[in-house]
Amino acid sequence: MNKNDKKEDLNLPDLTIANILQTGNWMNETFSDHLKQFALSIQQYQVLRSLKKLNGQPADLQSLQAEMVSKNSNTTRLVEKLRLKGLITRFQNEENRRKVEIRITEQGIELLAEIEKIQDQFETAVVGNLTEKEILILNKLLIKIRNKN
Amino acid sequence: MNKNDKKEDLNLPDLTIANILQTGNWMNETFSDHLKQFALSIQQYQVLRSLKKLNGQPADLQSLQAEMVSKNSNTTRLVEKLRLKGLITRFQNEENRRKVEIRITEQGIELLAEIEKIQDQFETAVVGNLTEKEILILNKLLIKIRNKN
DNA sequence: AGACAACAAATGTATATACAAATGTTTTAT
DNA sequence: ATAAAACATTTGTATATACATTTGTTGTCT
Repeated sequence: MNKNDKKEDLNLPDLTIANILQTGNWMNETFSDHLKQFALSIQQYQVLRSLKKLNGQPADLQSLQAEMVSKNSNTTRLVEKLRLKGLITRFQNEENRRKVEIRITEQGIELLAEIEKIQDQFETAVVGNLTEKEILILNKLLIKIRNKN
Repeated sequence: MNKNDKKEDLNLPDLTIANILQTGNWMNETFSDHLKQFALSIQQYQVLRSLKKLNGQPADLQSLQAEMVSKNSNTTRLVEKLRLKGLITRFQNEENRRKVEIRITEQGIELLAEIEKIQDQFETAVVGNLTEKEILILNKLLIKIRNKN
């Protein structure tokens, strides 16, 4: 017998919320585990990728924060940790000294490249049991939920 | 111009993982905010619901942990917080004194009832922009991802 | 019975996160 | 020019979480 057969679990929106929470959390754990071999957290990885996309242009803390999965974290301390690892640089912006200029280093770019090498096999392991069509639908629905709210 | 037009974002599995992460996280924040008026965290809410479903039967820490969204949290301390709020009771199991018997109190049941009263409107606000059919598909796909892995 | 493994929960500790308040800087208004 | 407001980041603090270790209890083997 499946536990979903119980009456109170048949409320569809309720189930959906729980389902998104569970799958989201499961994905978090799975992806964190995957990044652990590189000693990176998800947030740190996200910051590195954002910086790489800028192609040498600097980012400030606000723009980084906006791109992270969880927007409430303490970006100052996170960036400082990346700096200590030598993956980014951090200077005060001389035009507006309230701001800070953050750039990825060569070492950071190399780390990302190394991660990308085994990223494909991780990704297909995670969503490889869905067809291309299912993946498209899933993405559409997930975006639809967030955007309308 | 949409940022997804960039070439590196068109990797479909990659997008899906990011999408699940983001939507899961967004749901977490949204639901946490919703529960904040009742001074409950998601995990605490989940524990209360699990206990209520047992209809007076006790749960031990292990079974509670298995039902929580994040399975790695420290259930001992979480349960103690619920106990201090008077929402649950906690006794040593006399048959097996390694185990602990956790039950929801009347006060806990009342709090859940109060939450349920406004739960429907929250849920339709969150997933109300999806059709019934879309909700079914979404649930199926989310489950499929987790189960295969 | 006594020693040892297995079990369930609790504790210690280091790290992460949320939230509020403080700091340093620039802009605006008078 | 000065004071006040707005801005960007930093710091403080309380709480949460992950992970490893410890404690107390039960089961097993000799």
